[in-house]
Amino acid sequence: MKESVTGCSIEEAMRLLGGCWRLLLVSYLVDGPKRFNALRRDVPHISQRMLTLDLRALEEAGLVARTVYPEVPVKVEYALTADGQRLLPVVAVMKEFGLWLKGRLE
Amino acid sequence: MKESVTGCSIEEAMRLLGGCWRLLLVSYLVDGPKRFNALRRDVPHISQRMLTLDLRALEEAGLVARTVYPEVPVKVEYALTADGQRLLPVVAVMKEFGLWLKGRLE
DNA sequence: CAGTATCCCCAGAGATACTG
DNA sequence: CAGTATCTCTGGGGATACTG
Repeated sequence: MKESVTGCSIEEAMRLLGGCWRLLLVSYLVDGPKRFNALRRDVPHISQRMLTLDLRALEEAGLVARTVYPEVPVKVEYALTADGQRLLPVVAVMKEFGLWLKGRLE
Repeated sequence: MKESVTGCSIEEAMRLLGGCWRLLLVSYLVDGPKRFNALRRDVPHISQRMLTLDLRALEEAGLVARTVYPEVPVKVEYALTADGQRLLPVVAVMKEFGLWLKGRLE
């Protein structure tokens, strides 16, 4: 899918959350701010490049805030914004569905 | 993302629902069975190929049932299975989020 | 009507190396 | 530590034409 033409709301949402990583990243931010490398550890199979790009996208959408602490070495924290909290139901529902999916395999 | 290694539930769910179209297709099936070309009309920008592939994937996952009526010309209906009903909360939540996303632009 | 079958292409993503 | 910068490649997906 290239770009929205219909303007359908699900389409919009899926465009932003499409790609497997973004919702996953958000799910790791629900318990509070995390640093870049902490997220890398949480999601070991994401490439550094994708982690950066996905975080930037979420930031641009106003769902995640990026805070730089000018220490040495630099410290950067990512946190859900108030708007980002709106993703919590999405994360919850998706996690529940995923659990069911997995449980069904046995 | 190629394949799941973590087995994280959100990852599983997003692998199945990833790609913008699948949840969208499901959302058009909530009101009852639909025929192939009806879905094409609902989602005008999906290619025929992708529509087929996505429906097959949902079918293989047991979320959508495909029924062929051997009339002439053939009639094929797609419907949510009992398992597929588990997607309803996902669809609902995603639609709500999408609506909020769109509303925020003004 | 409801699909296959092909061909083709490019953007999305991995790997690696470098830097403020 | 938290990123850029490149370079590369592949497979997801579009367009088109054909068929039971």
